[in-house]
Amino acid sequence: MYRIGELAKAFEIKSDTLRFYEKQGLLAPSSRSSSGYRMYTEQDKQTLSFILRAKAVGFSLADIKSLLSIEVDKANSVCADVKALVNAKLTDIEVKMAELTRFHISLQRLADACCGSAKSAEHCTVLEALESDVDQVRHEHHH
Amino acid sequence: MYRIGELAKAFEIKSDTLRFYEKQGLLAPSSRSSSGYRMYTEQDKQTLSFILRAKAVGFSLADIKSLLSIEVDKANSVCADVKALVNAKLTDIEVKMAELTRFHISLQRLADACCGSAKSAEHCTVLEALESDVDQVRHEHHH
DNA sequence: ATAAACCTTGGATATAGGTCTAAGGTCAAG
DNA sequence: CTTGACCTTAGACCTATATCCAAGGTTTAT
Repeated sequence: MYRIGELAKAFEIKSDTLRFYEKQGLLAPSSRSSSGYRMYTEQDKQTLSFILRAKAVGFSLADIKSLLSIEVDKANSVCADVKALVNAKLTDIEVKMAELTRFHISLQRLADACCGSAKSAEHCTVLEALESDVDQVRHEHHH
Repeated sequence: MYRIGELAKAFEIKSDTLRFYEKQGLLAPSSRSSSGYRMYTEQDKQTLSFILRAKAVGFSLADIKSLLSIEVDKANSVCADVKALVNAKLTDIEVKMAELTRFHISLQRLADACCGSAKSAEHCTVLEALESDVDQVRHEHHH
């Protein structure tokens, strides 16, 4: 069992953030101590880990809540519903990854065009990388 | 040359957003009409495309500004500086992609464990997927 | 030549996601 | 048995990223 400050420290967030997540319906401590302190279990800790990882990959707290609600409602959920929700999130992730890949290619092209030495950056600009990218997009559209 | 509303419509954003980006130092129109209208060039349009793509992959406006500043300062920049900045952003992207991949694997495991039929979701919960994930992480740490 | 649809500026409002403050209760160490 | 680190609540405040509004000037279509 962890007190709020311990759990916060373990994940390098503020206690306030945990209280905020609780108010948002994302993560409530499994119990309270006799003096009213929030007491978090190992499972709560895992849920928090999930929340933070999901946030890190760009999901909103609302998205995360909907994923976690599977857990809360599991007796009332049916597999098909769960699967549909999860598959939707998987598609979101795939879209994000495709965008990241495209952006990575653009920046990589910029880095490659760049001399890397102490000469002027006259010919290594974001705009030049973008221009080639636009060309590439046009090219793709042609077939 | 595009007027603000034309450019906004082309990217499905509001004119307000373009004025906002200008105030933030991200994108100023290349010129103004005699009556003071913002006039955007093809290059401005490309810069906007860059801004929106960068935003879509999770960069903040501040991050994007630092990338664009390469362009503005290019006469005063040296390739090495540009390359270092771009490489830092490339690393950011690689980290994001690794996180997305890991998250995708977790959710995929959940979807796979899920029957997909109209039975109770008793055994397809985010937490169960997480538990296996934690095990996997522990496993990785062991070698 | 006038309405619709633009544009201008400056400032108010909104939403997400926290972060901090005030006023006070609890707990472990010296 | 007090000091300092923790905890409680309610609510104010903050940053990022827009979006909207007011009051007025300009352009385009009819």
